[in-house]
Amino acid sequence: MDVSCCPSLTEQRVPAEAAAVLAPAFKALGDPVRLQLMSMIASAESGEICVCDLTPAFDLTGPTISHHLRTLREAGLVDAERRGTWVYYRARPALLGQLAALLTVAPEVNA
Amino acid sequence: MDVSCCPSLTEQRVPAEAAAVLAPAFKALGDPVRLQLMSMIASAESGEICVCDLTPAFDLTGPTISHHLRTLREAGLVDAERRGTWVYYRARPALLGQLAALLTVAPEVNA
DNA sequence: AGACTGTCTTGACGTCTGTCGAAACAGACA
DNA sequence: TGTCTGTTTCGACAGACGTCAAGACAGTCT
Repeated sequence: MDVSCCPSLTEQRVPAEAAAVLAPAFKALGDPVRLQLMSMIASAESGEICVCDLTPAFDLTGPTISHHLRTLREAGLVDAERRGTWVYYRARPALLGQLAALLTVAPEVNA
Repeated sequence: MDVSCCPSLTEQRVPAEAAAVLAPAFKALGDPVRLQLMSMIASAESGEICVCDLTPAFDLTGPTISHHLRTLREAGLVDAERRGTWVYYRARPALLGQLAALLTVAPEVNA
């Protein structure tokens, strides 16, 4: 399912099918906790981060963090992998880049 | 309130205050109808578009479209202005650009 | 094997969201 | 001034969402 990846929001109307695919990703980012989780995962130096490093960063219970992580996972924004005792999360740059491209205000279009 | 505007998600963790400001904007974009509305507004040739052109593009009642437009307005993504009989909506590129910057996957960082 | 730790799933609860119909408001035209 | 069209607000309803406590599952260590 390859939604049109490149044109910016400001260039042409987003087709309904693309909107249906992309909107859930924006929605997943639409919670302050998930936005921070996403950035913690995406900015992890080793490319991945342990849930055990994520959970204590918030005043929320483990299950709640787990729930948010699942939302991010289902939106296609992150990937999870269990390795021994801990579960590691990694960002999926592709979709992130697609969202960014969509939002990018035409770089050279005020000409 | 000027949230840190430039660093990407992938560069450093989004601070809680920034997340609190930015997440509502993502949330506003997190509905297929609003995403399409946003793109129709942002891609309007004259820079603005009449509600009367927006409403018939969806299988939804006027009040529902109005509700979504209000959400976009309250998120700071669009501006409305009444001129005579019709109301015109215009995009606010600043916030859009901020969101794009946040999402942009480090352009030259695979070096 | 048994106990322990870390993570996820389930079930529940109150709140928010998307939608509509009906009504209110703003401006134009006769 | 009165009526008509376009837009928003109000009230209501079903469904989704964020959160937690309790329980289930996975893996490790003794």
